[in-house]
Amino acid sequence: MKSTRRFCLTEDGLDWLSYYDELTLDDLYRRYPVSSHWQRILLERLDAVGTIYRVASSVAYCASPIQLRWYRALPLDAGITLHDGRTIGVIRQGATSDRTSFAKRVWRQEKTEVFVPSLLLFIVPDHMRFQQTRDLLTRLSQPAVVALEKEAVLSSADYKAWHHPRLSDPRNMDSLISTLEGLGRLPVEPPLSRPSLPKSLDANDTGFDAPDYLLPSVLKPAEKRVLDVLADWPCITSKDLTGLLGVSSARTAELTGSLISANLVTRVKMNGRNRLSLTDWGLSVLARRDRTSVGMARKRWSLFPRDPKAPFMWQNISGKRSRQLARNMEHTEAVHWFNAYLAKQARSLNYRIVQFDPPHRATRYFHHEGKLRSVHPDAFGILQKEKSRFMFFLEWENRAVRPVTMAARLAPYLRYYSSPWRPRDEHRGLPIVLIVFNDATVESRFLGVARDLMDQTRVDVPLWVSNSESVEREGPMGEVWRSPDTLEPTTIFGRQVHE
DNA sequence: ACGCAATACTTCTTTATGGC
DNA sequence: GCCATAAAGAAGTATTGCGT
Repeated sequence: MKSTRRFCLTEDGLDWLSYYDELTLDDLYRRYPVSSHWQRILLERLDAVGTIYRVASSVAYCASPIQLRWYRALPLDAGITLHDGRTIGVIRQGATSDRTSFAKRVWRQEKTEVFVPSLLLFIVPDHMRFQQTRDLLTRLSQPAVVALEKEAVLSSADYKAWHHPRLSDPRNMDSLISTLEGLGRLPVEPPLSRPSLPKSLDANDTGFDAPDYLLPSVLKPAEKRVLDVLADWPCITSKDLTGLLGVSSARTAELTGSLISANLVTRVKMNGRNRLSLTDWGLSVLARRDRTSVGMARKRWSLFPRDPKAPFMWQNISGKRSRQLARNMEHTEAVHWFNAYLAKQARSLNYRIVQFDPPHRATRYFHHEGKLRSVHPDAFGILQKEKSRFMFFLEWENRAVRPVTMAARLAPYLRYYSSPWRPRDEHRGLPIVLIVFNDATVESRFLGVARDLMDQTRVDVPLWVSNSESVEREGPMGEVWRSPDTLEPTTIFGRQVHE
């Protein structure tokens, strides 16, 4: 990640343009996205805009000249018209967008039957959503391909970043464009009813006191990374944040310090420790970037008190999901601690952290015997070392003490792993299930229960169990894991290897 | 106008230090 | 132990100047 210098027309530039093209100001509004409103929207979405410019430039490399058009409120983010009239639509899924709202956006695009471009490009933030979107596209009637954002921005025209839902090999932009058929059509948004000249941007506006819509250009890449991590793991301690980021604690303090002074991040005290979370303001900055609902983000994650006069405690947190996290603070904290520890240890052993998903993204839905079922792990993660990949669900268990509760905990996983293709298909590989107990004796008892259940149901769950004491001593990558088959603690790494 | 190398400048990071 | 800040170095990018 790096920050990039970007260019904008000044008022004089626009003036000159209208003079040069012999256009009236009205014509100008109709042809170019020039108004203070448009300008604001593009600046708020600057990170998405940057990605799409890169993709557009790789298109231009194969088929220049091109025309690029941004959309304000349509499902498409942008539309590209090639010199011969063929059309490409671009949709980017942001890191904070959830599955349902994105599926809805895709569905809305499919409904606009008149405006079907020759090709749709989908850009997604991580591997899980890559799989989900790919599945979604097999049901889509329009020709479409999908790429990871990281790979899409590599943008050289011969990098094979684009995956067709039905073809296994990725393709590069060049071959995509050469096989495009039909002109297709891009939608047109109604012009703004009250256009106005964009404001000139003040080149000195580089501090946090700059206007809101300039924040995406003021924030440094490292600061944005902190915002993204905090969006995933609210109420995290500065120490665990340091572990997840993989930087020194001094660096974390510096980054969070500046974000706090910008009022994007707040420090709250819960369970006797200082914790960091996004403010309502920080939530809305990310929501605007990703074109998701600001109101929804606040309803879920806001820390704003329901009753401003009452003291700060979990009952008084207005965001529903934040409230749940705060209510089970000890559990939440344990999961943060495990992930931070794992991240740290993985890095020291030269593993790359591909992704760590918080509970709301670790959830998997599936059909089992005609019913919609789900597993709700506390985290999902992918680590990688060279070509070998390692995937896991994490369950932190401090309550399941009785055999009945233990069986109830395991039941969803027995269902999930009962059809052999399901997890494989969803992850392109088989994730394992890690369960950590607070108490070593409970751990041993659980292994017995699990063995019996797996024998009864004849379902083989790739289960590895440990206890918090051992993990604390040796670390998550140490020899601390036991399965119903191997009672001697072992390390799980190097075991779950996949292409 | 283009390509290349040198230089200037950013950004990120770590270590050290001191206050609470 | 936690947090803030300073200093200083590493890595990378942008800009300039030069030759063709």
